[in-house]
Amino acid sequence: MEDWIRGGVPVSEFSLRYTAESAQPLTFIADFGNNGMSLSYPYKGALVHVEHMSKNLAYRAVGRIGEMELGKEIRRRFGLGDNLERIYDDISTDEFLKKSIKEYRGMRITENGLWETTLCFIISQFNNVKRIRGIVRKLTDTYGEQNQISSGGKILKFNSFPEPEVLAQQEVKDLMKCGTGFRAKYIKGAAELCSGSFELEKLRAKSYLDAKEALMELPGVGDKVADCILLMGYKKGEAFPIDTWIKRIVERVYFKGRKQSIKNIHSFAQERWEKSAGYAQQYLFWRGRSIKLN
DNA sequence: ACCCAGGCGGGCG
DNA sequence: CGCCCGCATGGG
Repeated sequence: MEDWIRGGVPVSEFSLRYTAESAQPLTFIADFGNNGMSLSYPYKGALVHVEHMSKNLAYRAVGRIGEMELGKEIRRRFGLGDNLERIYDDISTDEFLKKSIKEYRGMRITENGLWETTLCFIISQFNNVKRIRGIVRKLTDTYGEQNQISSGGKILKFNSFPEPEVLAQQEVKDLMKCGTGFRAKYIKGAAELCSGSFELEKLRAKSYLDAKEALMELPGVGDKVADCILLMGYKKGEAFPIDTWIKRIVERVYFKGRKQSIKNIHSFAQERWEKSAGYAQQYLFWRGRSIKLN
């Protein structure tokens, strides 16, 4: 019989809805509640639930987690330590971004587990959000550690995120049964490395560029996926993931529609937004998608 | 029936 | 380097 651990943090400049809906690893993992104002997700051996009520983010958890750790997890996961005022100042470089900030105010970049982030973004390539979520869920249901916790007279069941050690042992054809498609071999390869010689944790100490170079040694991790992992796993602010949308948006908004190389766009972003480039990317992306630039 | 989805790896000139 | 192609899968 276990009780929920409960807590709350005062929040300002925070929108759980925009943060959770912005296709970050959290989004792929979580179950959503009422209208994006609450969600639950597995964190290691615990089940975490959060609910956003105006100026307060209420949270609770059951399972293998302590009160201190839970508080830290919430602050880190939802980017509550980010100074949004300063970041908005950094990225208010033009009307396009100013309007995006106005529209998506409170959207924060989450900080997720390193393996979790790596796996989610390997799956994300040449894929859509709905399917990514489905695949992550199937992998979790099939290969994640099963937890059963009795609380308040009923039994709560949930699976932890699948560990690389477990995924590394599966046959590619079995991984494909979860809908992973051609990415199955990448998943197995990355899982083998990350459960062995390749230490994701050790990259935290490296610079953005050095860590990026290392991550791209993993199968299925190229320039874009590496930047996603660096931004939403390692929380390297200068990471600027360039997908087809961002490429198009940057070309239209800042280069009069002229085609630019990926390399060019990276140096443009670095020069213009520096350590806030990742935030600029998120706000460019969501406004760019919503207004469908001609 | 077709078309596409927040790319990557491999092969080519 | 830069370019081009194939790639599993399922929803619109």
